Amino acid sequence: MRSYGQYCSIARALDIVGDRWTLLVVRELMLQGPCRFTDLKKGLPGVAANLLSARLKELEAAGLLTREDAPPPVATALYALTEDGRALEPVLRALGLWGLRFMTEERPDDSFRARWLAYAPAWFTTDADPGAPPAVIQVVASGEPAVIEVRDGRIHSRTGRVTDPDLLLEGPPRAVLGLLTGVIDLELAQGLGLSVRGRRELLARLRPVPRD
Amino acid sequence: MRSYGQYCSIARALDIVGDRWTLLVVRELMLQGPCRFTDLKKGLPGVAANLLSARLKELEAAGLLTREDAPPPVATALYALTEDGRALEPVLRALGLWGLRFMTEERPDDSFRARWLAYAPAWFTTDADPGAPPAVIQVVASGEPAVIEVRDGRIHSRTGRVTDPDLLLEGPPRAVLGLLTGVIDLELAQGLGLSVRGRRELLARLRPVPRD
DNA sequence: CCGCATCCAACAAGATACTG
DNA sequence: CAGTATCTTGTTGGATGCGG
Repeated sequence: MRSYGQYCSIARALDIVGDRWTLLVVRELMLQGPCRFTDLKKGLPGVAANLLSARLKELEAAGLLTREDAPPPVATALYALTEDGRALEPVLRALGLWGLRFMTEERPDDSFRARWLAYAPAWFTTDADPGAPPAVIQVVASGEPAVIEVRDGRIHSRTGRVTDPDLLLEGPPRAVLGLLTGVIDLELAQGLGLSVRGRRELLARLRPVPRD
Repeated sequence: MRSYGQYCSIARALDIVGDRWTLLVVRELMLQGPCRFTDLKKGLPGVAANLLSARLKELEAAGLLTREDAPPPVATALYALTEDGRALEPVLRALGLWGLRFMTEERPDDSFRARWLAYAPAWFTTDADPGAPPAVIQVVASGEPAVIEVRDGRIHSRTGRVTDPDLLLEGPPRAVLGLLTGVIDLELAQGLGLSVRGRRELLARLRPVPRD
């Protein structure tokens, strides 16, 4: 990208991560951890291979990620964020929190990955009842499964399944995400196609962070 | 900008503010308050008039700013952020804090405005001695003046001059900014061309916020 | 398959000139 | 002053190819 040529830390940050796709590449590496070219491509539907390749080179040159040949079991290059790259987490958090306000708008053609939903409760909610015992919520949105754990007064999340969750939420991403982030209530979520099984009072423990 | 087409709040945020120049337009409106087309253009050296015009239209359509015909004394259109637009402040803060790490690199051709320096201590430092009496620092970087006030345990800033400051810092932007944000020490800043007059012990009150 | 490199049509950005 | 019109250039997305 062409530099803005301004002595301003916002402009200099954008000189590096302001290009199209760049912050989404960082998002994928932040959410997935070190991964291969193909994993990144799967997590970035719509990106052209040459462009992803270019972005990875730029990010490596800027010192935000490293490219390393993984040991035999993988036998291919792995991309991983450096400390400077991981330091972008507050940027992604701030952007993601601000962007929540647009998640109620329906856009049927949007692609979806469970990872994109899983980070939301972890980043944008806190445990309203830290003293209560741990609990596990299984989420399935658009067929993709994720697990939300409420434990030690914190919210953790990951993709995948768990046996015997305390609560099971299944439905379209809009309903699941809206409910988990407190944007819509249970009744409305069910109206959007959400099915609920288990201890629904657990939902009250997910307290949205203040939006400022 | 073409949408990323992903149901992810980060991607949706970038659908709206991910275009080139867009976040810098928001920065100017955030730092300057409501202003005219020309004021924006002056605060965005390098932007083409047609592009600025396009961005303003897009931001208005997205509900991030309003365009209003100002009353007689100004007699021209004023652009102002809406609440959704102002809600981007945490994004700009996070980006600006992350970008500080690149501000030590010298790029002689970068343009500079006092406003771009003034927000840094206000956003990225706190008053290490909240009980101490108020103090005023006059800063002049690259000929552009700004005022930093340390008061009520907080750091405020604005462009302009004040009579009889407690401390006067004058020098190239890199020296002034580095010193104010705690990236470099006084000795190094003086090596970079900073001149200091007054109560230099005031500098100890500017405590950098943790970088995570 | 993985990790790109190459090619091309469509689009966005930058510079400059111009108008109400 | 506050933009618009036009032109040129650069970037992107998408398809395809290709060695390891």
